[in-house]
Amino acid sequence: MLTLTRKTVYALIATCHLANVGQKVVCARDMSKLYGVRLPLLMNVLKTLNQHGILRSVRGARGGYALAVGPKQISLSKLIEAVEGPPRLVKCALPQPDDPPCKIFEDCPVRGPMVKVHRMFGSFLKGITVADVAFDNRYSGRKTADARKIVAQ
Amino acid sequence: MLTLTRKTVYALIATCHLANVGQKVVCARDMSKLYGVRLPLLMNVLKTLNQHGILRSVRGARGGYALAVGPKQISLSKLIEAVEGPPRLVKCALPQPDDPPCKIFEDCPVRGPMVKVHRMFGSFLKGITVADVAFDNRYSGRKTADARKIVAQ
DNA sequence: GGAATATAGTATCAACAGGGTACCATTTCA
DNA sequence: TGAAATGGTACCCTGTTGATACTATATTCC
Repeated sequence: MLTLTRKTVYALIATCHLANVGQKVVCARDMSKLYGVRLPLLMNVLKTLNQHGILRSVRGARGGYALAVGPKQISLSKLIEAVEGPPRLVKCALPQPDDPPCKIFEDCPVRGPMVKVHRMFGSFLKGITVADVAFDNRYSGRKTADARKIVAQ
Repeated sequence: MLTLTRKTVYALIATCHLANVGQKVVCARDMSKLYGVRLPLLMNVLKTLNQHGILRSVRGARGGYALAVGPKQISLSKLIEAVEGPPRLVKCALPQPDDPPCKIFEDCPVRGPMVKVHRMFGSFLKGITVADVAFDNRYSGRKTADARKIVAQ
């Protein structure tokens, strides 16, 4: 559908929250309650982000997650790659071992130009960072404001 | 998966072919043979493009399809919209009557900025035309947008 | 040390979009 | 009238995504 999956949206919500709280460690349960997203699914996403080095985890009681790198270093492209696999506007632009071969690969009349479009799309996604989404000052949501208060106190 | 469907690729192949043959009417069977794509699926795509006014059809023997408008007037966005439905980077950017309501719509901390990203993505898709892909020379030098401007605009 | 908390890893199931096929009606040319 | 070609629709199969469940492991606090 050419749409970001819900997992990617959850990944954005989590990383943006963690960007707002600085280096504080936040557990999955708190973020789940704060934003009304289901805990098990959020946990799956957080695990994945940890595996990809986007978050760092602290195990045990009082544990949780924090950003592993600065929010400006986390592009939308990286987030998508961690959760959904690398973005590919056309599959033939980045063939992967387990997807069935394209039958018209060599003779495809649009592959060349579409690979260029794919690269432009990739640059587009690389140019958007968690910092851009998290610190958009035009956003008027209450939850983020609450989160900032929590940090401030 | 954030990937164009095969139907959209077929739509691109067909429209690019028709762009190259001018106003000549070409039947589905010929394009199917020429590019090695399955006839029934290609026919479904051509029917859809005709319904959306992108192609014009000529029925009966010796019939077929031709572009309804110039290739510069057919953007990638229009093609996708015809075949897959309107591109929506996030569903909440363009809610449709038959998709289930987002439970965190009002409180979503990333909806605002992501809708802006969605709009920029839309502009990106509107900026690429069948002429660009068919004649592969017009867009390759374009600069990629700096995404920070998207959220900051 | 033990209970409580929280992540790590994996496996499984259900829902949905996309891929693909089939059928019949309609139109036009020869 | 027959062949060629599109018009429209309905259907099923498969792969991706969404969602849940379970056990193991690590850490804090009493």
